[in-house]
Amino acid sequence: MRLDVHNSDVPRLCLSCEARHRGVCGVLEPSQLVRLSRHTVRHEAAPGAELLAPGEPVRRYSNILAGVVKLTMTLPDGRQQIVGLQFAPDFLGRPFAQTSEVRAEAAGFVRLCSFPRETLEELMREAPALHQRLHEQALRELDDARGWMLTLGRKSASERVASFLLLVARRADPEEQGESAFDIPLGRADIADFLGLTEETVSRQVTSLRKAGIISLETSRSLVVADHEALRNAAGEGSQGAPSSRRSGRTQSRS
Amino acid sequence: MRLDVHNSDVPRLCLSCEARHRGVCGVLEPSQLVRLSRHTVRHEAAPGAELLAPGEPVRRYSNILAGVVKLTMTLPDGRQQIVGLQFAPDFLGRPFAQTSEVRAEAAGFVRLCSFPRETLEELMREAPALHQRLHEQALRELDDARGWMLTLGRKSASERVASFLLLVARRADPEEQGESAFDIPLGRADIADFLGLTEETVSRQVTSLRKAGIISLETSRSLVVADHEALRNAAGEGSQGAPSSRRSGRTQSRS
DNA sequence: TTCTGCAGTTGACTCAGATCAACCCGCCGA
DNA sequence: TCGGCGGGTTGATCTGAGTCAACTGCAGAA
Repeated sequence: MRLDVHNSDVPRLCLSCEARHRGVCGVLEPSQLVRLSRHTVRHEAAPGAELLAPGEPVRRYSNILAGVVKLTMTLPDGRQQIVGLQFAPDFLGRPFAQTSEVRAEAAGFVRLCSFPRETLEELMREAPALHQRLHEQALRELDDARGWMLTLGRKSASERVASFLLLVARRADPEEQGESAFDIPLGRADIADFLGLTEETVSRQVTSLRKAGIISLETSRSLVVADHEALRNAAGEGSQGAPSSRRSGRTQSRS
Repeated sequence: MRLDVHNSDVPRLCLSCEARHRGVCGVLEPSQLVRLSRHTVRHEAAPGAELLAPGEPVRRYSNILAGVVKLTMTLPDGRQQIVGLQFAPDFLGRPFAQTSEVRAEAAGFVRLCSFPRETLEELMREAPALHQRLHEQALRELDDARGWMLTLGRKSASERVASFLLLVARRADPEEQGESAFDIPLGRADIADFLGLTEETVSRQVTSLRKAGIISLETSRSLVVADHEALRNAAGEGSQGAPSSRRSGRTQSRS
């Protein structure tokens, strides 16, 4: 997989990492930026590298510059669930906590810009805009997590897979108009860990979406959405009542 | 269900709502408290009352003084999932968003203290301590939501039910030592909506935990944990490897 | 070029949990 | 006192997705 830094021609917002949007640097005053930059380290991580260990003290926060990071939780007996995905300009870390409850792992190659815990907390105290930006990201992640709770608790296997593909497509093309090929940032096993399914089931559902003409695949990692409307319906988010059979979650009318 | 305000003999922190701990009032200066109180309204909600509608503009924020609030999400075809539960001194609302993605509904009788959006946002700008408290609650809710993603994605029905009962027991008795009866704040149907199961399955699993001697029930709403250790194991959080059969989430070793 | 290994796919079979249906029981109102 | 109702339990049956296993195809090493 190739590393690609998005919009590298954008004005540099952070002296050492060029982070923008949701990254922490974009909202700082020039003088604060300089201070932050002094403690900043850029580095890369290979696929599978552990960026944050569960239970370990959190020493550094990071901006993700390129690549995708998986957040996972694991049961004592080894069953694993991906509880979040973080993309390009996201902030990585857990403010106000001594340790992280989740494990963060690079999916594919990842480029990071990281700085010591103390520096960021100091800046957070001084710069309300930074504090607010991090608060907003936390709330956005909370909304996402709750959306996935709905998916995990109530959707069928094919709806889950469609929902995931929709996530990938929307991230690359929020308008949902384009027909270009999107790169799927996870392998089948990781998709399964994200959706609470098995690798085999994911594979079967992808195949059936392909046979239904809703998507097509150039390679197993590259997705082309042929029919956005149909994909949205397949994800259980369509406007018309879905044909799902499962009862789950009372459909009955309410007082 | 009886309304009980916890610790009503605690020093009043908010002139009109006595909120404490995680509530918004506890961290304000006296002068700010007075200002907030001027716009504050106390009210009660009956079981099933809608406190926050999905898609509707958010006009008021609230402190929960007593009772339990369900946060739910619903698919277009009616399948429903509870994506969060909020208890006594929690804050209810979604800062920085025009509309809420979730529906908030009273489970049982709820007592609230609420104030206009503008007032709170104004105070948040002035009082970093308040801002930080809300940020911390958001992060705590995020951790909770991710924990439930693991439960929904990877645990079996009996583990889910045990996990839920553990949640109830821990909330009333964080030490996990007592043997008193805990009030289960939800009916079977709501528990099912929380755990991504059906009412019947919840009922069966409760019965089987009872037959195994791990819990006992005085009424269907009152729980006595007979063996905390066993309950933790049944929830899949035990120290020894659980006897679960389901493969899901690669148990295989990793590089 | 062949060998090896990994990622993904496909098939046959099984089983946990959904579905459908009957039933129990405490409560409230007539 | 009765009847209806809502919440909860139990039983019989069905099915979607997990399990186990074989197989494909590609990519890198020998």
